[in-house]
Amino acid sequence: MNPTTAEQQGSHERRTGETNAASGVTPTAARKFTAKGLATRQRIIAAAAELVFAHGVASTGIEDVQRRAGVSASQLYHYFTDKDELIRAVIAHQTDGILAAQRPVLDQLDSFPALERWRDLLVDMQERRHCAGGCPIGSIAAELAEDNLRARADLADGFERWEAPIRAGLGRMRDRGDLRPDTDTDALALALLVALQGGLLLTQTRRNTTPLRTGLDTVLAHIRTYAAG
Amino acid sequence: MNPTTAEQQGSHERRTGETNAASGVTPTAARKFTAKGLATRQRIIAAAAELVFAHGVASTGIEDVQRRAGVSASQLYHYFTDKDELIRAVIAHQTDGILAAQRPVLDQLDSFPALERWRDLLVDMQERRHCAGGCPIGSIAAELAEDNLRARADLADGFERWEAPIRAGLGRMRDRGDLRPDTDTDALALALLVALQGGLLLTQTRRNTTPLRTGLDTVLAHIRTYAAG
DNA sequence: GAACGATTGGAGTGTCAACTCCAAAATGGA
DNA sequence: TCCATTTTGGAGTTGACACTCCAATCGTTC
Repeated sequence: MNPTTAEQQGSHERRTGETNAASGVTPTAARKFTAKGLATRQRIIAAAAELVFAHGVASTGIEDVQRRAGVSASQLYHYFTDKDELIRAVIAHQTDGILAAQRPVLDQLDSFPALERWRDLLVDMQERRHCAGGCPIGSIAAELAEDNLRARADLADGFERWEAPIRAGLGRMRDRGDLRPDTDTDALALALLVALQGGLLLTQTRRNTTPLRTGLDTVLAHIRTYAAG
Repeated sequence: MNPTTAEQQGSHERRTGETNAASGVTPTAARKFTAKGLATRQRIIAAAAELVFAHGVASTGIEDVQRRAGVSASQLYHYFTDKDELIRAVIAHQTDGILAAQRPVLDQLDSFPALERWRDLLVDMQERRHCAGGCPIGSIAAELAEDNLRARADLADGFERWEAPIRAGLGRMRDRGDLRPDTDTDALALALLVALQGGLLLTQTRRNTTPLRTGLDTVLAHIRTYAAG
């Protein structure tokens, strides 16, 4: 997992020399994979993502991923140099999934009703899965942020991709005059993401959506105090 | 780690039969340990706590703990039946540590200046450790909540022990008349803990205290809108 | 001071998981 | 059809790590 740094210590992963993946996770400009190959690659990522979501990174074995994806070891290592690269692909995949699951609401967060719909969507999602699982990237962040520099950067990017549309929506509300001109919409957007992450963690631990709902509602209520007029 | 359930699957831990630890983590009513023994036990817990804080549960090996605590394998297994029990002791230890580090402020959260002092304390703590480490129990929660029933219960308790004094402080503010009588102080207390957890996670990932500060400030600002008269 | 239990030392043991390797099959372009 | 390249199969290697075991001390009590 940590090719360059000597950060992780009690881990199982073997230390291969520097991964070539300075290029990034997605095979930039197609790295000689056929359509079939890319499909297999996607299947591996999806399987890994499910397992990581359910059990965390450390508890997800390569063999588990193989079984779930229906591929052999050589296939997996044909598409990913090591577990670390696979996990980074999972992070990107999960970020895409989060944004996709919240679209189109997420891109229209520029009214109070929309913000409430979004809150309901998030709470309902957790309700449906009985509070299991936490945040698909938040959980990974808590596990890897400290010991895996690359993963942390990817995760920070993921959070940013999540925060951006929230920020944009609140910004539009202010520009349009729904919020007072002096409203710090960037701070409010960040506060929403913070409440979301903390809410998901506590909701997962307590198996109860109250923390998520209360956290989001509190910030939403605060945003309403900036309503113009 | 998971003696009873078959939850964790890709793990390394061996499956011994049911742990006897229905008794709980702390040796209830002294389980025939001398003072010296208890000291050794504490040394093990402290060492494990540091390693878990720095690298997470899965990446913390029993041998690492041995080295750091300066004990042999037989000693460690003399005081803990397995890694799971050790980790549960770590959770309790970290919860105690959190409360101790925030006392006495935490027990006097019944005025706006006190709330601000608390916010500063939390932000300064993260600043001092350069945003490394996240929350001592929050990180563990994200890692174990899904796969370890016992740990999740302990962690929920830990969060509750944290939330209680916040709740109490805000309640006193309302009773005293600092906050309007209809203020839902329980919800606000929960929102503070949520903001704290989310803030710590994002602060850890971004290596920047802005999320923590912004999250807490937003909830504090909202609490101020309930100020009476 | 002897006996008993608590504490400690440290060399094992068995299992598991990340990763490797070689060669076979499929694929696709000419 | 032929050749190069990609894709796949699966057995094997290496090391790590949770946990065990037996015996040696230390400490306390009577």
